[in-house]
Amino acid sequence: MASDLVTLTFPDGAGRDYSKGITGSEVAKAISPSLAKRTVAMALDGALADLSDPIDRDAKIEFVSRDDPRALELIRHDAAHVMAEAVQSLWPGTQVTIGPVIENGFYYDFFRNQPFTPEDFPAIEKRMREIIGRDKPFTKEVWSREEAKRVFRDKGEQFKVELVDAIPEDQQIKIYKQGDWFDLCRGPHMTSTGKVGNAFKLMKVAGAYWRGDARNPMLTRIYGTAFAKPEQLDAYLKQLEEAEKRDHRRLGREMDLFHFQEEAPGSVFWHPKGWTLFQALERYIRRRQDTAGYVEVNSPQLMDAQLWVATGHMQAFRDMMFLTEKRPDDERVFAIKPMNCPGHVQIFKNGLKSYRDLPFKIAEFGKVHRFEPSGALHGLMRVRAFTQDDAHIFITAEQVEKEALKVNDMILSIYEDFGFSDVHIKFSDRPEKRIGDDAVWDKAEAALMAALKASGRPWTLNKGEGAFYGPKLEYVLRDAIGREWQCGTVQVDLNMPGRLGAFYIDEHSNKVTPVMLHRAMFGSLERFIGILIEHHAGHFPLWLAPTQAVVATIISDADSYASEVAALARRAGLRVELDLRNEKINYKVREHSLAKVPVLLVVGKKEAESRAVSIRRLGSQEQKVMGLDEALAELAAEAVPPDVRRGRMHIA
RNA sequence: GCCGCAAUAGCUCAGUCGGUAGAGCACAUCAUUCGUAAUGAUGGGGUCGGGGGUUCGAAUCCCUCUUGCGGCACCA
Repeated sequence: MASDLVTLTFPDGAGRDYSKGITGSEVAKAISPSLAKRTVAMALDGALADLSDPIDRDAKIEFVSRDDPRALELIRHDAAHVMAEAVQSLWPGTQVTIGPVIENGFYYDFFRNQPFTPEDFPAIEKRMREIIGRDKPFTKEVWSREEAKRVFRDKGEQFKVELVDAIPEDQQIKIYKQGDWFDLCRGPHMTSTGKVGNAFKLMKVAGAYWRGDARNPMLTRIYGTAFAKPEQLDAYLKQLEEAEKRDHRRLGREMDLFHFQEEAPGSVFWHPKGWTLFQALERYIRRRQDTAGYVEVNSPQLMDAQLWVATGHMQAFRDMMFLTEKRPDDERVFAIKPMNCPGHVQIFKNGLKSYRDLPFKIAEFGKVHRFEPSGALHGLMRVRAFTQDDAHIFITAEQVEKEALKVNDMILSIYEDFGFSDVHIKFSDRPEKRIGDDAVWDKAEAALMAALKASGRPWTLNKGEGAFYGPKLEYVLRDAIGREWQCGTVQVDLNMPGRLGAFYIDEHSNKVTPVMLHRAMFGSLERFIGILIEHHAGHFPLWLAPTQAVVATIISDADSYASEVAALARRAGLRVELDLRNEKINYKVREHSLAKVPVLLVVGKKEAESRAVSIRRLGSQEQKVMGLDEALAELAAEAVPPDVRRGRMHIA
């Protein structure tokens, strides 16, 4: 017999029966008017729902107040609706499309002949405040498809008509009203527009394609953010300012690491200090690879484009490849390498390989060029010329899992050395556009998955995002301010070696096509440096700092001693600069602090007489006077790269 | 590539109504030898991103190209 009661379980564990169909707000009111007053939504079995929803099943119920962290997405979503109403009331004829909540706020995409500009923000914000002030309740209606389409068509909302059509047949067409204004929406919403509050701000305008497809019309997107309290909004805006201060493009200039200029869009001019950093990374990887049994190679920058026809890259990426012009004395078109793989396959093919030669692991700091779309370029993070810490591992099918696991372990330990412990892995399987038989893909995916599972790390599936020649693992690290960066990758390739005619001789004297693993750890050195700059906000650990210490004098009488200190420090392996300028010590301290030099060795009359140095660390006002030998030994020890310190160099 | 915005001294920026370019920092010279985040004085420095147009006259208005910025799309 169907009961006409539902049992609701409250957070304290108590359960109570209510008549079926009772709404959340009725339940709240029955408990206490004050609870009902401060509640903006409910969560049924953990899922947020409108307070006005009738409850027709047993469930755990929680009442969500405006200050509840879960209410944040509601505040933002409601703010998006309020913004849409504001925009439509200010500019009638503007079509609304979608307006979801995103990580730090919300946006709404509009279609209008005249795009919006940030100058429109004050007017929109003012109108939003009026709508919020009216405090109209959000009410929900369920319409039939036909009615919804007719109403939106009559209003001239073509995009909404399309959205209605896109909703699966088994789902309701829900309309949320706030006063006279209404929108097609999945919900849920809070009880009224007033709950949005005043801690909101419009942030920027941008173009965005309808439904994220470049073939569709361009809409104008307005981004905004909202919080429960003004203090939280202020804190967020301050955090944005802080993030801007650690922008690698700005620090790169301030710290004199690199620059870009018009003649070479997307290509880095590395200055001495930036190149010092670059080389420190190169040396690090070289040490790690040497101990892991790789050998380093170098392949040509320019090769006959036919090579990439054979691999399939010309077909897939021709628009993004730099190609040479034909010459009267050589009809061939050459390509500047966009990747190192084909070159490495040539090295493998040169000379007959036996199964005894496997795994054959070759690495290269390969500088590749790709014609990235102009709009994609972004400082060091997305460039047209970059250096991969690339390697290819030629193995038998049986060795895939074991070698992929080794790469996995190396990548994770490298990130740890650079201070990134929060890493997650994505498994990307076969994409729609691909080469090779499904049977081959089955094998490749299974082997890689086995390695992934053996690593014991948490992972997520990135469906259909594999390379066109094989599945891959991607390593995503989280930096000091919580942003995620995809860096390393391992890819199983059962296609390219065969396409390029690579084989080895197995124990039965048969020719066998090897499996190839593609692998990069930093991914792009340029990009990794950008990430490091932002992660450390320019305050590099001693082993990475381009200038590790500056010896600065207080009076010219200390000049010769200071020169000796600098010379001894260099002999101890430290990257040191000498500042003998006739400037006050205050001035020197300020200047080198702004340049983010980690260690200042200050010498005056006293230090010169006692063969000591006064050490000042970046970010601290403290001064520590130490004997010269002791100080240099301490700094030299601190400057040892983490892998060397661990003694990995000595492990066979 | 698409939408929007921008480009003035090495850097950050001001420049009204179209009337011939300015500040701070940096740099150079001189003085200063001063013990932990800016010593003072003096001086040099700009075809106002490139090209074209309107105008008696363009940093300023229009067109176009380049580059950058914020997104979107893309990313072997």
